[in-house]
Amino acid sequence: MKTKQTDLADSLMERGYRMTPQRELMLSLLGGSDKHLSADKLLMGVRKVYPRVNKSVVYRNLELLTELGLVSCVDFGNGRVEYEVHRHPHHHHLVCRNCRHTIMINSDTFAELQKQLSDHYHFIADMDHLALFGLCHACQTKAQAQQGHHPHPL
Amino acid sequence: MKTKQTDLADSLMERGYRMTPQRELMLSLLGGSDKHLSADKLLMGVRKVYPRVNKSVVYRNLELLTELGLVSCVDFGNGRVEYEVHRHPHHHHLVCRNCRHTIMINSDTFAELQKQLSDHYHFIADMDHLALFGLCHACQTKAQAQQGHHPHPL
DNA sequence: GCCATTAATGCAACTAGTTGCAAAAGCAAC
DNA sequence: GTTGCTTTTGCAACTAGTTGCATTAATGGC
Ligand SMILES: [Mn+2]
Ligand SMILES: [Mn+2]
Ligand SMILES: [Zn+2]
Ligand SMILES: [Zn+2]
Repeated sequence: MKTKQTDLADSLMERGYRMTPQRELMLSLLGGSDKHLSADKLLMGVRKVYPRVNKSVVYRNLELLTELGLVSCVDFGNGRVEYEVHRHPHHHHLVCRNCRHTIMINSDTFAELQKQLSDHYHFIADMDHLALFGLCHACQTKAQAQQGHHPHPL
Repeated sequence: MKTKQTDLADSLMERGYRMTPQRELMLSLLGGSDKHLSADKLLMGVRKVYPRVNKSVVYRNLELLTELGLVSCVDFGNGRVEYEVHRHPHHHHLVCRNCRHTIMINSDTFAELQKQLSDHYHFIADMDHLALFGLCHACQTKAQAQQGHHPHPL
């Protein structure tokens, strides 16, 4: 089921927000992309149609759309936050801190943790779109092979 | 067991790094604090002793100490990253996105997830010091009470 | 203690993101 | 379509954090 533009406009209006050309275009660009988009890339895309749009508008609208659950963001540690439309089912990303390789995973893996946090701490964790850092399989192997070279491994 | 200053110096030297007065003071300030410290607070602390120290030094040393596993950082979404010395056992933080209340939790809660990621994806996730966002118990109750006011809840 | 090597520092210029405010524009009522 | 109210925008100034580069200083060998 595809979310139509008018649904999104309604979703904003119902909450007292307005559908502006800038917002409509941002949602369209995000919805039409199969990759994450940075605020800067999005701004460049928006400016192809409306050249005078300011970056503060892009940032403020991304914040709003994220609050409303229409968009989700993630920080891969590359110096800029990345955004995408919030589709179902949710997914997360595993990021290798050594080679930067990423693995996309289904959010089901987090269900048990979510339950534990709810049971033990009465806390409902947002597990919509996380980035977890660590070592991928290839880099674990590399690290093991290198162990002999370090006189005092941690 | 308390980590002594000389141990930290050794830990740097073994890897080809040098123990400088700036680093020594940063580690001492971090080690002497029972709270998280921002880069800015740390810079102010360092400047009480060495007034000409530049912020780039603080940021670069925090990056190095984090890479070496001596310090860990966390982003609570307050516009500045917070740092603390890396003590055992590890802990994480649950942050309410509504009231900003935080709960500190033991990292054991994450052991099962870690195993699943390792088994299914051969990925060793760094679960040293995470911040998870969500809704605390009080804010869940508040949100439920408000449901009647929203004609179209999400 | 002195020298050579190389890591670390201070500085200035930069990028990503935020904020206050006046002007513009969306929406509802008429 | 006009009016009025409120949200949103564009802009400029700001904060947090990063980077390149010339200078300084920590370390090891003598
Ligand atoms: Mn994603
Ligand atoms: Mn902590
Ligand atoms: Zn890797
Ligand atoms: Zn709360």
